[in-house]
Amino acid sequence: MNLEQEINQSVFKDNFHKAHVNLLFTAAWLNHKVNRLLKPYDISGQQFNILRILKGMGCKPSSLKLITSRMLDKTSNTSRLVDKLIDKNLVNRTFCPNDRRQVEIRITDEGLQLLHICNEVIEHNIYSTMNNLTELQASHLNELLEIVRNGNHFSEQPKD
Amino acid sequence: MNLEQEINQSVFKDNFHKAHVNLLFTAAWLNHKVNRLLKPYDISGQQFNILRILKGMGCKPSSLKLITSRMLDKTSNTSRLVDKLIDKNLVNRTFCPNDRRQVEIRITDEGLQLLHICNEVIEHNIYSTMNNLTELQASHLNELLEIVRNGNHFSEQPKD
DNA sequence: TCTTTTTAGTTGTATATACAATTAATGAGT
DNA sequence: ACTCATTAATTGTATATACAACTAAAAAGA
Repeated sequence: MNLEQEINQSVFKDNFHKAHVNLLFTAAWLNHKVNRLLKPYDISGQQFNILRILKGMGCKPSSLKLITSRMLDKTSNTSRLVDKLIDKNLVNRTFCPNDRRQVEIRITDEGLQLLHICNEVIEHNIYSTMNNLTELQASHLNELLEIVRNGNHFSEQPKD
Repeated sequence: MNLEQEINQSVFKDNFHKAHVNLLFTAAWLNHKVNRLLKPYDISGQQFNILRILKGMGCKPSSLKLITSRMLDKTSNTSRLVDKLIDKNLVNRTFCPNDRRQVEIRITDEGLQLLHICNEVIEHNIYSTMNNLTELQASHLNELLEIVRNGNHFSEQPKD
């Protein structure tokens, strides 16, 4: 189905308007897909994202600040998301000896195990979706998205 | 700032992985921007979207079903979003005489007024963001997004 | 007509999110 | 050392969202 059918709208004002709507719609569609795939494993997309970030740190612990800086939605409620993961025994939290304001968050073996399973599911499904694009198209898409956020001029500062 | 800096990640596995993250990040960035612009007018992006849909109907009333079908996030809680708009006197709801299951929702004058103001703000800010793209780039972006959702073959059925 | 199925909308519940206020520890300036 | 500003994390609150259960009306089928 094309965008017009998906949201039951016959026509857009122009390609810029359509691109805006298309971008939001496609992202929502992907997000929904990820969340649905993760549902059976009882974690949300955001929680999955945190597990991936923690794994990316290897054996080094992460502070909440670090995790937040790497997340797509910087929501200031990383704290509570981590609480959920602790409840499920997927990560653990200790206090940092050097800076007692900070916490040290680490993924547990159980967390690694679950992450491994979820990664397979996600990669299989989402990557095959992104693979509708050719390599060239994917890289072109990346360029266009960065232009949206930063403008077309490399020298220009980001608008936000 | 480029994507790598934004989410503090040095490298992606490949362009497909990056395109996925980039898509979600850019959409979240746009959404956040819209919500922040609408904040002073005390409506959310979703509520704004509903007002636009209602205006698009002209003087014809809309059912909840119709509104939902036109929304980007088909969340099944259109009912409660409309409740909020009614509280703020931006829309009104009557029962449909022909089909007593349905409701008829119409935008009020007050709603039209607010929508007009918000539209100016959004168009000025968001359109100028999308205008970082050239017309050709915008249409190319639209093509690529549709390929992500539907695959590259016109004859193929959508994968979801 | 009577039963069954479908449709439109609402409500319940758990979770997620935005944003601001708060707490506690650290760092800087004097 | 003492005050003030900054930083890291947590908590409160209102709103938003996902998903399922529920109610009531209409449509379909016998």
